[in-house]
Amino acid sequence: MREPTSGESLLYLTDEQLRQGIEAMYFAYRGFTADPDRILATLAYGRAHHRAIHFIKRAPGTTVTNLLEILGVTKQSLNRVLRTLIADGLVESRVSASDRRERNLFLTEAGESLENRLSDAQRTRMRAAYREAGPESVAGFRKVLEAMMDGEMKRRYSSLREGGA
Amino acid sequence: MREPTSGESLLYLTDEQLRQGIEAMYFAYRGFTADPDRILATLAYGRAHHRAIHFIKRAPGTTVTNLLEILGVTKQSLNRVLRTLIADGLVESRVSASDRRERNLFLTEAGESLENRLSDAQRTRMRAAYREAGPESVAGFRKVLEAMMDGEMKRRYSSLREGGA
DNA sequence: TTGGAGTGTCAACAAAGCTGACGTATTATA
DNA sequence: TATAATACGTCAGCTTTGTTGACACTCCAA
Repeated sequence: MREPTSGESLLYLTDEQLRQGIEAMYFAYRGFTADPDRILATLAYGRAHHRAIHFIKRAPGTTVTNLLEILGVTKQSLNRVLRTLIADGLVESRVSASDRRERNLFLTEAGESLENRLSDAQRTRMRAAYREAGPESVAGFRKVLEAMMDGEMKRRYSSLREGGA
Repeated sequence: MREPTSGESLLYLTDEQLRQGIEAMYFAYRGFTADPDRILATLAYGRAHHRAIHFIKRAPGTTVTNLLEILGVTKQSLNRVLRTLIADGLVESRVSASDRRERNLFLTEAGESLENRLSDAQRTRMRAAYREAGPESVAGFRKVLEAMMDGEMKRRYSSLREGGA
């Protein structure tokens, strides 16, 4: 039915195989968020709070604008989340020393503690998945994920790893 | 710094590596949904419509209850989406012959056509990612994704492949 | 004929995204 | 120094997609 042409001969990709990849991505992402979601639900927080906490942990002292760019949401949307996190004492917003218009964001001790609970849950699942899939699968997993990102996302993803290391 | 113990010697999994996997999953999922989202936005539809269309395509004649289970949302939530799709002539709801309480859902020609546009976009990205990552990465990608699913999700995922083949 | 399953609908609400507009510091620039 | 631009916060209002709860209808089976 399909004859591999010379250019694509390395990979037979039927529509059905691609469709399975799409569905795997969908169901896996639900698993990926399930554990933190359960924790967040008990605290009246949502995924938006988790994302903010995650990236503040990742890049302590980040500015609001920077976080906005990473998350790709509007200022108003992020602000609503940030406001509750600051009010609840999980995030601290300090006026920047170099430019007093900017705010540097940090996790408080309570914020670190929640971040730990959330990322522990997520890491545990990720670790289990890696174990189950085997070491030779992990590199492939990461490669495909990186290739699936938009150019802009890939830039943000990479910049976190350079700046955050 | 780390000494592999006998039990985990196959895989060195630092928290940092796991964290990178988590972020890769987050950014990749955004890429994964970006193309259909753009198409849907021009039609005043959202991801919920896409998911319904996708799984009706996948299992034509599926009942509402079955779809509910796959998607994991409430009846009311799905019904709202289904109602607009039926009103817009993309989905057809036929009373089941065997049990007249049930409705069997099908895509109309227009529905098939939109499904094609959406899954074409998604498959194109998936295919490109597979190519870029290389054939040896694809199997690993799929293995990790499957291992990341919840038990229930994995069941649904598998049942689609048995029933849908 | 009666109970329960499958389905659909109404109402009300919440989370989290969006746009637009405006205010206020603060910094940069002409 | 006056003006423009930047960073941030907030108000108001809208959308999508999820949630509960209540209720009605059809139809199958006991």
